[in-house]
Amino acid sequence: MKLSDLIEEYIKEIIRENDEVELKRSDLSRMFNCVPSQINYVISTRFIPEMGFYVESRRGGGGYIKIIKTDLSKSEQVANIIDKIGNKLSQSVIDVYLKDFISYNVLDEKTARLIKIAVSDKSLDKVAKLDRDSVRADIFKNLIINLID
Amino acid sequence: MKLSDLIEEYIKEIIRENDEVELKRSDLSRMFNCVPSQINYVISTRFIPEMGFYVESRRGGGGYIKIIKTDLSKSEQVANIIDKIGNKLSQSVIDVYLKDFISYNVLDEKTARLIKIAVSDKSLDKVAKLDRDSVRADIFKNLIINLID
DNA sequence: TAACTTTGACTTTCTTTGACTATTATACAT
DNA sequence: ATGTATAATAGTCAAAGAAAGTCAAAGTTA
Repeated sequence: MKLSDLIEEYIKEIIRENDEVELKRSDLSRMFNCVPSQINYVISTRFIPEMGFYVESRRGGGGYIKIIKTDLSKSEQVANIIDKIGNKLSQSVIDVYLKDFISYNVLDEKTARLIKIAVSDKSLDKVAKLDRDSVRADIFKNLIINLID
Repeated sequence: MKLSDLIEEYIKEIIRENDEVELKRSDLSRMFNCVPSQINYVISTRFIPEMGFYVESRRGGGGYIKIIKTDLSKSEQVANIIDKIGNKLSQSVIDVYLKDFISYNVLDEKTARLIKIAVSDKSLDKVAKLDRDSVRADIFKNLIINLID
């Protein structure tokens, strides 16, 4: 078994019990006897939003990496949509999604509005036009994953 | 937990009850077993004027540091912040804002979490690093203008 | 060979520490 | 009362420390 798989297993085991882990990258790398950046590798290949994980971290003294697992049953409702979402999304396509989500009670209107604002052209004004749809998709995915509570 | 976080918590706890604290820097540093200037660090990174904290102090015998939470209405707070936010915002400064919004009931936790996600480096991965803080600021401003009533 | 893993040098971010500076109050001498 | 020294505070700033992130080269495996 590959090291990365072991590390993945280990983290998932903890998440299975708590829905959330706060890790110290350095502890983990010591524990598994690997370079610290291997932890980043594992996280970036296995704990991605498409799989229902949200990751946040902080550097500096007392830094950490936090991985949060969103509820699977509900996230499966959106899973196929997320799945079909490519890596680009226009405003109008997002509107369609949002309407759908509302009508299936996956999210409420206020939240939909928040998402709409967050990914609007107005918010993304400074992002080069060519990149906008992919930034939009990233924000959208991360948000959707986390909404499902 | 980081020392700075503990100190922040301690101070905020008192303010929550009184809207105002008068501290002795030297007492605090003794209490938390740190150098005095750490107190300045905490204050300057966590009790920022944009959030409605007003800090005043005095040196010399009987010196003190007084932190006052001005009681602004939601809309005043928002206006205040929008006004003072430059056109760039780091993740960590946003964290400070959000924490305070929550503790003063300007936002609920869920909304704050979503905002945090929307402006996280994860979501903005595709935005050139140099531009991230300004895109972040745009999204953040748009969201709070539109979400707070 | 193409995709995936492992490694390590280098970067960035945030925190802690300490040496030095500035201000204020108080006691003391005139 | 007036000025002066001293002690008691707080402020500043830069260096050191403590994490985590990035990226590309080297190694493995299907």
